[in-house]
Amino acid sequence: MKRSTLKDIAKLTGLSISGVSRALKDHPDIAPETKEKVREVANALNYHPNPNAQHLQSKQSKTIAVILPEVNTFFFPELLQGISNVVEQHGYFLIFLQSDNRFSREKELIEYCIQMFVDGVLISVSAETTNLEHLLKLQEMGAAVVQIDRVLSNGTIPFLTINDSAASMKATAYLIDKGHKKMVGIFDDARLSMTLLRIEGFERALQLHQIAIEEDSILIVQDGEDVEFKLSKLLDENTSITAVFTMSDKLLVRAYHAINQLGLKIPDDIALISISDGKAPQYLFPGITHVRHSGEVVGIAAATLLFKILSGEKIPGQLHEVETTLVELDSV
Amino acid sequence: MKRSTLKDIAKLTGLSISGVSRALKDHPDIAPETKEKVREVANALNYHPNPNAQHLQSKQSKTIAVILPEVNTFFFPELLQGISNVVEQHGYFLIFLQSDNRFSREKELIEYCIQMFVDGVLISVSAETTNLEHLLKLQEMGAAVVQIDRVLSNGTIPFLTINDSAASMKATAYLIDKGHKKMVGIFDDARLSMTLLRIEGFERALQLHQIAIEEDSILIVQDGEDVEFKLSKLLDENTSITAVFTMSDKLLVRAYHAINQLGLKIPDDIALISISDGKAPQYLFPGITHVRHSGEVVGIAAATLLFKILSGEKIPGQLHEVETTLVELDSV
DNA sequence: AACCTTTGCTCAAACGTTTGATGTTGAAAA
DNA sequence: TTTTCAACATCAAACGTTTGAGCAAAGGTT
Repeated sequence: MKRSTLKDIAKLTGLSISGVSRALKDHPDIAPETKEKVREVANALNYHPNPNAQHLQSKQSKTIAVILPEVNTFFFPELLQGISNVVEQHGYFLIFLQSDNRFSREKELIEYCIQMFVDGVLISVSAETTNLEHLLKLQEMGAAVVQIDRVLSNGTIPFLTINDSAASMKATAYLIDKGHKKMVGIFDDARLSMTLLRIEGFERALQLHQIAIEEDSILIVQDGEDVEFKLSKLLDENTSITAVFTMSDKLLVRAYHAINQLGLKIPDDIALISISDGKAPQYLFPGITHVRHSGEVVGIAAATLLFKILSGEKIPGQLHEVETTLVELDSV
Repeated sequence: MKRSTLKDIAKLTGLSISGVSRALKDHPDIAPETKEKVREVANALNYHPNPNAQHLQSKQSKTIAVILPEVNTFFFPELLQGISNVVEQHGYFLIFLQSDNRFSREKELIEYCIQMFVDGVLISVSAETTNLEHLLKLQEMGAAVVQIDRVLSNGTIPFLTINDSAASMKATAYLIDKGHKKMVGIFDDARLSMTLLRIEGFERALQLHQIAIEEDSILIVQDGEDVEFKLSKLLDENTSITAVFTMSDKLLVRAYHAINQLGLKIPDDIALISISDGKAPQYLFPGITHVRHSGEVVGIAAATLLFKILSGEKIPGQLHEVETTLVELDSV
């Protein structure tokens, strides 16, 4: 089946191409009956306007790109879902790109976006990214840019995350509140500002409640394997520890494993709490109490912010925060 | 920064627009030094061809769409990852759409794809979808279409899944092999052919080993909550059951919960096995033995199949299968 | 010297749409 | 009867690129 164009409709209706165009756009210059006829023919021909031609005219692509380090993680699928909804709601297209956590790839993708004339980009930077020049270039080319979740600040690109430090504090304070005196916090890749903020929140909660921060209060791990090894060792040696805090889902499941492996019971022998998107905590048994960091909410907020920028609103290149909530399940 | 066009380069170099176009495309008609100069100027102006203009010419969009019921599930993120890689490798764009498991939305999205001139569509149909006319229309418009994971057959649209019945059999046979005589299989939404096939595999394994299929051998549930309720009841009443098989990750985590809730120990009191993408089994403790259904592998295979179609290869509208492997962890 | 080839480029049309300017009616107002 | 003005429609240019056809000049062959 060949695709029909305005020309085809024009031929069949005896109108001119521009007449048809206006009729389909409900332009007041066109007589109602004419419009009706045009619409009928258009329908019969299964007409769809060619978006390339339209965008060529209007100089925009009606496209938003999302760049994530990987989708195969706890938080990102939800994030993508939230973004996708808002974007479709605005009648835009979503193109989805993965940087595989590599800076070089991230730069390529940005070039790609520039070529594609994307109107906006939502990006969670790779772990390797340390400067934002590529994003600035994108901005200069007229695209709206918003950073999400993992962010770097340079004062000109708005970014949106949860209040990491507050989330961390909330979780830690809850443990203390429940009577725990000696606990360990497990943290991820220290290259990310997210990690530093979450460590800060953890420490601040301890200080606030006059609990000494010892050498083994904070465990920084490189990859998942590390958690099991280091935590097992720590819990074995230091039996006074009664609670574990993990900064992410990835670490949570590892800690869960380690604890079970040692034959410890949650929450009787040891309490476990995490910052989480809320999925893993439900899967595990017992349900893990967590500070909920909803990917969907962040996605919606980020996309909404982006469309504000697109509509011409001036948005400062600063932090825009999303709320977190404590979800009490059965692990503390 | 304004975006530069061929015209701008033409003005600066004194060449004609077509000359510039050919120079940038390394056309033999253009003198080497001229090409060099054009490239320099293009670089200086930060020139990128306008893809809308290009696609308007070439009548294609270099775009593949993926339509999934939801991404927020175990299998789909991995699937998306696999697809995304192949698509980018071919220099195509990926647009990502969600049907929210609604047939009406799915039809809208297909219309959308038609409008967008997408070259190909990878789709996992919604639970509500019972006919494929919308996909046929898409095919007629010249797009390549491949179904993934959840599929419906009509003989003209190729589809790609694991061999569901074989996977189910593999898991069940493993249980039997390990000495289990009385087991229950838990299955999902019976509207999907996937479910029927997996039930069939389960039953076939039992028959093959002369194990009677009783009324309570098969548990069909509507949603997650159901699993916990029904399974608890069943295990409570029927203590001769020594193993549970679940057809998906979603059911697996529910069953895991129910079993733990009852105070039963895996694998000592009861064995648990599942068809799974391999993530949840690692999170849980002990690790759950499963038949691995890799989203990434399926994604790669599906996208590869799609590009074969795009390159003109004739692909029958039938099943194309992907291998599954049994991963032995500690739950049986 | 007349002819052919090659080299290196330009012209112009085409892709499908949008839109400001312009043209043609017919009917109402002067 | 002439003017005026809606109402409805057409014309033509423009968006940025690609591409077949055409053309001038330089060099090579008889």
